[in-house]
Amino acid sequence: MADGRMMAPSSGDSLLFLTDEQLRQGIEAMFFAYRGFTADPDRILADMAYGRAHHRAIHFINRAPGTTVNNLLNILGVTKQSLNRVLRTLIADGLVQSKVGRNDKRERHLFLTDEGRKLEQELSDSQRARMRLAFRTAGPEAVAGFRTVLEAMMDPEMRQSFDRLRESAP
Amino acid sequence: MADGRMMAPSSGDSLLFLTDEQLRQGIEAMFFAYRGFTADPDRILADMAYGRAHHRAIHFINRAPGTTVNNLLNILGVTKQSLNRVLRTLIADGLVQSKVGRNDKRERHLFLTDEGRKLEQELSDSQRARMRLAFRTAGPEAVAGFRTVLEAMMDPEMRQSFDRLRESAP
DNA sequence: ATTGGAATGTCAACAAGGCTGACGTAAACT
DNA sequence: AGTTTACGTCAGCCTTGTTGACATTCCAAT
Repeated sequence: MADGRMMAPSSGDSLLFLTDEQLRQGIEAMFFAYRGFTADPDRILADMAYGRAHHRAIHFINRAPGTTVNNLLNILGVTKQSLNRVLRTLIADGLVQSKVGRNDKRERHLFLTDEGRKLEQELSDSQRARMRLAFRTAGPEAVAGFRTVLEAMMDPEMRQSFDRLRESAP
Repeated sequence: MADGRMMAPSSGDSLLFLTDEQLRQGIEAMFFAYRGFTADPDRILADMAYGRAHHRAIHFINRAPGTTVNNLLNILGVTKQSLNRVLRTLIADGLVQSKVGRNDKRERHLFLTDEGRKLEQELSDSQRARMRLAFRTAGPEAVAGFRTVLEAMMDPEMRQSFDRLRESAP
């Protein structure tokens, strides 16, 4: 992914995209777009007693069923106390199931229940709808660029998590 | 901006970038990248008694000096009580100056003090550094695509704010 | 000139969701 | 047997969002 990338063509007007002003616009675009990105699931969750943290947990449990608590912790980048509070309510409400590990009984493997999958669908449908519209509007080349820049913006450990998830479900 | 956009070339393998899996990867990329995006300023602010909300206020006051509280409210998308708490500490700490409007004395116009500008510099330097590296790594075409997709992902009102800011400082 | 509404500020109370620190239990490793 | 690992939990704190109520100041329209 990081190999075949071309450098800027370095002619006269080149590197214009690295102007402070251009960078600032990138920063602001990121800020405003992220608001849109989370707006639809937020609206759905506002009605229930859930928030963005529940959404994230549900998303990644769905994405990697059977993941352990520790693994989820690393992906989400929060403390176990923070995650535990969220998981406790999700398990109590029957959206997530926690199974003791077979090989290592200290581990808990997390799965969505049918009801949990239902909510996940609802949330990701709305988020994908916006993403789909944005992607369609922008076109395939823009989408490729979007992905390239976002990957370059991640911290290395996050990029590892990202890549690992991508490998697990191609 | 939204006029001359081409549709996907609609040949055989086309629209592959609109797969649910592709969209999900876009969603996750957005999640991980945003963490990186905020990581550096967060580290700086953690030492002081400030948080992300202070950063946002400082950023947009610097970007549009003399802006009114109401205007800032719309850009940030929070309640006046929430913003006011942040502004109060910034004003008390001498980073922001609030001037009563000349024409309309109900309005307060917000400016950064020298000290405020200093912090703004520090914060945006670190954030721009990451953005610059990402942009340089990805190349100009990717950056253009990045911007295009982000704009398409914003809510219409946010895009208005975004465009208005862009016009004010080209 | 008085009144209505807009812009702003402030107080209070509350919730989500981060954090740290401390402690406990069970399982696994050495 | 002792240590480490994985997980859960309790308690307390912070930031940052929310709503509701109320005061002030000023513009504008009747």
